[in-house]
Amino acid sequence: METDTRSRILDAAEKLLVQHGLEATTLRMITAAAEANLAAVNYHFGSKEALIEAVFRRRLIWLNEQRIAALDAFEAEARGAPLKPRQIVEAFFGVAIRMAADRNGGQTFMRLLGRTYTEPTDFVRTFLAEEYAEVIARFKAAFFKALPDVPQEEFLWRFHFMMGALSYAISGADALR
Amino acid sequence: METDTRSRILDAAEKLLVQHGLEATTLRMITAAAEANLAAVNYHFGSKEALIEAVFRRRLIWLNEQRIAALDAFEAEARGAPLKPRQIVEAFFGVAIRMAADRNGGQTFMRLLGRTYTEPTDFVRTFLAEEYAEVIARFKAAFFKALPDVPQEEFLWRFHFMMGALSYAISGADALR
DNA sequence: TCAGGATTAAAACGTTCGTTTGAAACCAAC
DNA sequence: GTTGGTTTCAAACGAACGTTTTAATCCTGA
Repeated sequence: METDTRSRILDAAEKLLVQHGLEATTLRMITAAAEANLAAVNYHFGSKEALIEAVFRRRLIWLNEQRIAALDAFEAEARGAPLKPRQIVEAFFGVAIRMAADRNGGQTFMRLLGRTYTEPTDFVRTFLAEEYAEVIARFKAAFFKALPDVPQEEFLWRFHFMMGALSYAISGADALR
Repeated sequence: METDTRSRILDAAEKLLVQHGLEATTLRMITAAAEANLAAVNYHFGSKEALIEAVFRRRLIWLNEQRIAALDAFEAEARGAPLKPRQIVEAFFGVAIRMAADRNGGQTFMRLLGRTYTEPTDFVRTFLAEEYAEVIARFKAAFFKALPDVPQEEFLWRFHFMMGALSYAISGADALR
């Protein structure tokens, strides 16, 4: 590896977190895998929690920007008319699925994201809620515009089921091997 | 609580494990919730791992017996003819869904089971594999008989997706609240 | 009644965790 | 070539973990 310590730690943490979970992954495992000193985590990130946040933030921000960009593109094309539900689903999940196919870290990250969805540490839960807030608001509005007869609660459920299916499609792919 | 210490520990562990996960749940949390002494876990179960196994075993054995019984009933009714896929699915998931509706611990356990499916500790993974072996063999055979044209690998995938959907339907129910 | 196994209780054990410390090593700028 | 800020390193910190130990307490059967 020619990359700097900070990036090596992020990459190693990403891999180990999806393998062992948030609590079971120790800083000693991470720094050993990253060929860095134990103290490097606290030097570069401040704490273990801050490191985990950085691991998520690094790719999640980009992912959600892409989702909103995809939605923007569809809405610009529609010129104020409601989108087809199929387009909204594509904007949200298409980007994620394409990221999950990326063998260069994106795949690992999507598995981590899927896993975390069922395994919510307190601070990660609140952190993800913040990070998703804008995306959920945008897609909820788009859905409500496209399907005005579907109650909000029903929408949440459908959304949740799709997230679950996506999670399992991705993170379960290697659970089968 | 009038129940004995052993049962109180099992109940408390079940609740806390689904809340915090396998690694993050400490014996001190469990014994405090069960109003028992810390040493009681090692006295009654031997170790933390053995306690977790006991939590799973208590309900999982019954669950899988019910599934096989349901399959037996359908097969007896069919008199050697292949079952309808719908019946096989009903035998496997119907029992689980009914257990998930049971407000008396079954619901908690099914959430724990769903969560563990994505969060496999080494020893739980091997333990669940043993416990599921017979059930999977029976249902695989029934499916192959009912749908002889579907390849085995394809069957595993379909099974996996259904498990994922079930998991999320159950363990995600309170993630929405 | 009381002896003896079953259970509970308090305290300590060794280990491992995340974090902190202080000195060494590095490295660009003057 | 020396300075000063950045990064690495080895070592140690206190806290919390699962587990063990030893004594106290409970409870049943003779």
